[in-house]
Amino acid sequence: MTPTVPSRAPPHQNDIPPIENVPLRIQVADRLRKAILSGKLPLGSSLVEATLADQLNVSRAPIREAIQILENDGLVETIAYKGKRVKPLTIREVGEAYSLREIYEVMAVKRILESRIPVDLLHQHCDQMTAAAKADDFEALTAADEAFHHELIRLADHSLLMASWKNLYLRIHQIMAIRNREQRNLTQVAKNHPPIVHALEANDANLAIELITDHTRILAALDPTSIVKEF
Amino acid sequence: MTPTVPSRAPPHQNDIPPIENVPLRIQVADRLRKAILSGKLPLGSSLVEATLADQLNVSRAPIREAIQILENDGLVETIAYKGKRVKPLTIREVGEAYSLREIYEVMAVKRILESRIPVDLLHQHCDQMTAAAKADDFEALTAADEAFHHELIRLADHSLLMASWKNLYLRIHQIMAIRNREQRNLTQVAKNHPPIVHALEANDANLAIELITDHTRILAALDPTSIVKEF
DNA sequence: AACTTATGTATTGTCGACAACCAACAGTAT
DNA sequence: ATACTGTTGGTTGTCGACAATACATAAGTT
Repeated sequence: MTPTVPSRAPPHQNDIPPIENVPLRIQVADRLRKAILSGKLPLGSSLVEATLADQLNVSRAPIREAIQILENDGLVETIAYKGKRVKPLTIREVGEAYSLREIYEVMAVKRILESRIPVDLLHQHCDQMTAAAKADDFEALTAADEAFHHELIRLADHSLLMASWKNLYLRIHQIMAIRNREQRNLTQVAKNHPPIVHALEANDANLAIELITDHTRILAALDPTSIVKEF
Repeated sequence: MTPTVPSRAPPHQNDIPPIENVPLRIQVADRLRKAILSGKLPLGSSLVEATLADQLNVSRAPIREAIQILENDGLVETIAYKGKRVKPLTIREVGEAYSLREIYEVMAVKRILESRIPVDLLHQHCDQMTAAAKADDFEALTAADEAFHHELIRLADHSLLMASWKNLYLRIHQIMAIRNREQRNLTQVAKNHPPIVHALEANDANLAIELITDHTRILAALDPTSIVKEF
């Protein structure tokens, strides 16, 4: 009876340990980030520590740390002794964000082609996009789009690239949330992705890079003026 | 009238109104960053808030915030309720850092060529490198090298790229400080740069990109094992 | 009226103390 | 000996109060 059960006795076997103890600053940061990305906190809104602390029923310390996290995300800026606010976007920054995204994704494509890793996982996201486009579901399409590109970067197997891309994508996300939705042709967006997957599978480097570049540039070319306001 | 002047004298008058108005967290962060980059705080060193607060004669709050800044710089990592330490480097991360640097610098070169902006400013850094190499001054060469690449990125006129490059270069700097100095041929490093400037001035895109790529890859190819230790 | 000087107000910056938490150790019963 | 169970030491997490700062505004002066 093999009493010698491997008995992998890790330091502690909590059968019911999944209750994670998330620090307040993380919870607050997540909440604020969501509020900013959803537009609930518009660009330029001022964030007052005391007010937020009162609203969220915590002290100012975790609020401060949460805001610092968002500052590192590039979503908030602080002016010493004056105030903190949701960082406004300039037209220039929008363009810059997309041009950086382009080189990240091109790098990912190159690495994927070199490593010859299979890219099957991308198909399902394409399918989801197609379905979302058919249903005219903007939210679902956006989510599937992000999942596709996230998976693309993940396949590149490069942790620093992933970290940089994630950080950048926060702004892209913000930009897309603000843009007038009518500007995007949902069907077109969905149709853009499968050729990329096919080029990867065919190991056609030139085509894959060209497609991913075009894809990014099309998004960048959308009218950015709707994003910028006066501050 | 109202001789009832509140009398409330100003809370306090500093007869020595110093000009420095820098928040403590910034001073602390700068100091710690310097200590880490110089190797005074080796990889894996644990950072205890209370200890640092005691040593630097400030409370834990600014220490915490400073450490958070360094965490965003990627120099420190926190393990909840356990401790904070200088983030160790893996061989893999070293390679990743250089490969990212490559695409940043290639992007900068491309933008400079497209904008046809003059690159005269790069010459002086080349001269400084040559002089430093001749004098066998490692510190000066490193500084001039950083100044050269910083200027290159600046000429690309892309604020997000600059921010990303700066953040990445912190790690590069760390890596270079740790590497055995004998591994670098000072004269060779100095000689690598002028051709890049010439290619830019000649508007030779292919050559410029090839040179900057090679330059980065040579650095990346140095033996990384000297960096990694056990943790 | 124009200019300078106080002073009030809103906000961030810093502090010291206490609570929560984890890891390792010691002690006890089996 | 082995497994379980306090307990303790060290570290981060959170809190409420006070100090410092900048800006706007009112008061006073010429």
